[in-house]
Amino acid sequence: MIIELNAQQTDELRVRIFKALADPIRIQIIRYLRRVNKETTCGDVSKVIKMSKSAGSYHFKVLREAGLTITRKDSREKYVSLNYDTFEKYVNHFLDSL
Amino acid sequence: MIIELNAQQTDELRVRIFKALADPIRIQIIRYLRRVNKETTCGDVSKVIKMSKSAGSYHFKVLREAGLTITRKDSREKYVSLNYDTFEKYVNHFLDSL
DNA sequence: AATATAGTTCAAAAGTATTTGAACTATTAA
DNA sequence: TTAATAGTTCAAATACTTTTGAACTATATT
Repeated sequence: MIIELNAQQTDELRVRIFKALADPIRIQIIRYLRRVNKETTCGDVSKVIKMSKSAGSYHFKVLREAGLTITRKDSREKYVSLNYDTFEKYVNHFLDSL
Repeated sequence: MIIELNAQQTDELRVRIFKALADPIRIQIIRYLRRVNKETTCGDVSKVIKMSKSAGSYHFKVLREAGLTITRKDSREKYVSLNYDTFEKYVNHFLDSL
């Protein structure tokens, strides 16, 4: 089921996406996820990008809630990957879609 | 003279750009500048998008300092326009350029 | 010269985002 | 059943962003 957003909801989503991108740690996370180009656990990312467990959890939540990542839980671990559709629609085509 | 940015400076610029985009008023300003598609005074924009003089000044500064707009002063007025190069390089091609 | 207009700057206030460590849940391994 | 591991949640502390109004600079008009 696809939810159609009205103009204001779309702007709110744009703000949420750009806020998520506006942080150096989250840019590093995105860079890492893009380079490995496969599902990765939160723990794996935290090994490469130094941050506390709870800070990591917070940053992954910000990315997920902006729709920039997709998360799949498998037993104890959570696998994270980039949601390229969101980047394509809201980042790559930001100006065009305004 | 073109200043080459190192990797960290580039990430700092990315953060500055996304912070500038992560605000509903600045998204409205960008939308307006894109629609009129010509130089516009700060005052003209403030007539369309309701905000105080000083808030306007602040938002235009954030956009300018992120390199998203170009500003030209002509006597009392300041003409603002979008800097499409920055959008192209850092927003449209964000993921590719990481 | 006096007044109006366009925009900036400042400091205080209000609002948001981020980090921290400790306590927590859920699952796996010994 | 006890330990360890992966990740979340919470509240407090810290840091940052945005708004406000008043005072300011610079230019234009009367």
